[in-house]
Amino acid sequence: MLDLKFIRENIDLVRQNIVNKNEKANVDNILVLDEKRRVNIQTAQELKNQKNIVSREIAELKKSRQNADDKILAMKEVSDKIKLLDEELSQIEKEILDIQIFIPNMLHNSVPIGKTSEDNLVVRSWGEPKPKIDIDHIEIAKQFGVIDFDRAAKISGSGFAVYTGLGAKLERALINFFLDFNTGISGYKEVMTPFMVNRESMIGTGQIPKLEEDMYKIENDNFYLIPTAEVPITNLHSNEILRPDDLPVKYCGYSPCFRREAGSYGKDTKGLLRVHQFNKVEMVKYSTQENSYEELEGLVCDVEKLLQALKLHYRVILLCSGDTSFSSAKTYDLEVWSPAEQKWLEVSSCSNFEAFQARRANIRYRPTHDSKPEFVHTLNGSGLATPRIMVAILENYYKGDKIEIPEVLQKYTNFDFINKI
RNA sequence: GGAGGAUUAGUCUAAUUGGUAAGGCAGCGGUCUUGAAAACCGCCGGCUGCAAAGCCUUGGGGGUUCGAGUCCCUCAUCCUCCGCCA
Repeated sequence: MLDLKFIRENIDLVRQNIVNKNEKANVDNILVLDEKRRVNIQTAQELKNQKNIVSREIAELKKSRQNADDKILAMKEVSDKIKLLDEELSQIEKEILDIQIFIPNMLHNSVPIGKTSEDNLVVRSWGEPKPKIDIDHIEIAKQFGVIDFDRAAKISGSGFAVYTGLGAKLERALINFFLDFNTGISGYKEVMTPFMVNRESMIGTGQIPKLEEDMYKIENDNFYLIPTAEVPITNLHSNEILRPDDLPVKYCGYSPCFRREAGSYGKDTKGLLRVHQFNKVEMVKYSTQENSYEELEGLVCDVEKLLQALKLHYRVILLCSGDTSFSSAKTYDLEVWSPAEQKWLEVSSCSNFEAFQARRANIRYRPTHDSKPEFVHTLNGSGLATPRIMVAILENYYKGDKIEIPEVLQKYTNFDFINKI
């Protein structure tokens, strides 16, 4: 969410930013409502001041057992007026919020302006592409008995996977490797959170209201299944004021991720490429305002270390304005090469949300002991999501009659190759 | 699911049984000191504002009242007990 004062003073920039992001928010009424709001607050405050003064007088009169009937009568009227104004105000503020909550975050000025993924910038790449193979991960998975898509469809539906045998062990090894690496060398604190959250949390990180259609909801109890651990981890410190010495706070946590993928039917539907439930280790940072872009670069490096350890050919992409998500100010995507599909697969998305989420979730810090609280900057990145990494491993480590296990994973799997069944 | 109790600022703890949140600790700044401690002075919930000042704040939301930390309703969380279940 953007600061109302910022919107007021930079309405043209806000409008241009909406266009740049390919969004469709309507901000026309917000300035009128804001003006009404400020007039209302001023009037109400004057009346409240009067009420407070006279109420003290009434208290004095009552203590000395004098009559205060006329003052009480007058205050009854003032109270009614205040009540009316307050009701108006909450209505106005609700209308403002309804607009404000659909306004996307401002882009950082280093983000290239562009419409589609065609306009994204390749920042760097690492490793070399493996030669093309004529078998895709679905067929490999079948031949080696590591994933059972048919039975997953039977018990749940399309867009799910059952990992079986050594495949399940490999999946578990990936999760453990990511967690150990991030909490070790990279210095993140591990958390394991609930996988269902309340509506406030979903609003806090910006999934709701804009992406509401893509979320799974538990109707009976008003919970949402998390689409990423970003939601519970970023909201961990909602309504708190953090100590500046503690920043940057760095968390990482595993969770399954649940996504309806409404509106993406027919796109990347093959096998593991787009599923309704997948495993991911997420990294979240809370930073001071000054350091957040430095922290973003560091976050990308932390993710790159994982891919390098797995010896997977990857590239780092800076998303253009039109491809940058609603809540983000700047996003880098990391993509691994698929020798079967002959294309890049997104495995991580690292974003700086600046104060956008912090303002929604009310997460602040006091820069110095005598200063007012400021909103922290929040960042997050996948480190990493497993399905496409699994695809990349099956394809890149495919040796015809066996699949090798990347060296760093072997101490987790306790086997160093998988044979055909 | 049922019964009872609790929730006050970072933390602890008060507030005439309805009269407008008092203090302790921790923390920060200062005086003093070679340095530190102690002692003393000041700051120490939030919002608007350059400031003066004003407004808001007792877990959240409503209600009664001229006036609510205090009375009523409701929700959340925690504790104790009962029931049910992994």
